Amino acid sequence: MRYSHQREAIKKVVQNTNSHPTADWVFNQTKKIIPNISLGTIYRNLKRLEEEGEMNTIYDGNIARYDWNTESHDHLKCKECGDLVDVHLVHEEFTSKVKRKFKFDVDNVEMTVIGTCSKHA
Amino acid sequence: MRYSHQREAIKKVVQNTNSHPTADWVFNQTKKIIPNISLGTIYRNLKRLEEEGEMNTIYDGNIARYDWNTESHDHLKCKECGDLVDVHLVHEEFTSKVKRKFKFDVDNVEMTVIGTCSKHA
DNA sequence: CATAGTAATAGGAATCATTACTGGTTATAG
DNA sequence: CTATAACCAGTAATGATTCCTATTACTATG
Repeated sequence: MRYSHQREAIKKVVQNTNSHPTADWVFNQTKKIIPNISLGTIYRNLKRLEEEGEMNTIYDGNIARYDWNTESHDHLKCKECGDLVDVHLVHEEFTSKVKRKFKFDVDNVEMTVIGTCSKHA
Repeated sequence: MRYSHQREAIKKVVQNTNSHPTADWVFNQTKKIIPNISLGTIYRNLKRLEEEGEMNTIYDGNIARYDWNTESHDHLKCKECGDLVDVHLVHEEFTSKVKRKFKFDVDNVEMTVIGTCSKHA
């Protein structure tokens, strides 16, 4: 893959936030660096960066969010504030259990726990 | 909520499949019963049926699927055939662990295990 | 350095899922 | 039976994402 100044900017934008930004948010932030960047470029490069293993896509309802944290992890989603927090819940043990029990070869586990965070209890 | 012949039909369609249909699939099936039903009616009633606790919405990538199985359960998704299979993996014990560890009040756990099913290994 | 070939981009149109609006229809309480 | 709020069909609008095309930038080589 050839270097591109746009892709570097997009990568930096995503990696410099702890939120899980949408394509639109990334677009607006990246525009501050490259004012005439286009939304198509954002989508194309986010997809490429995911393919390269530089980030993950997670789906929050029916919109895509991007996550620079590529280690296997899960999310807590507060229904009050909408916050999405990274946590580690699923373990190796669990994966092998699924494999045994259902004869299912596990690549990845997507887990989102929905509820109320301590700030909004 | 007032009775409606359309809503009854939609409910039956969803409850008579073990797949996890999209709104569009439900639309096409329901058209066989009520040929001039409109897509808006499908969406409106699927939402209402969910609010009534008659079914659940699950998100498969960025499209919604509807699931008549309202008991807490998880999904195995085969990346080869796209099949989504119901399984029970998350237990009470897990929920209370999350509550303790993160002070997070759990409503619901959405878990999808992505991999390869036994037919496509 | 000139140039040809390839890869990437901007900008906008197109698509897909979903929601909102409008004016007509229907279930049902009184 | 009638009034009326809830419902519907049809269609327009929206929001997220992808696709298309002309243009630009990088790279290797004669």
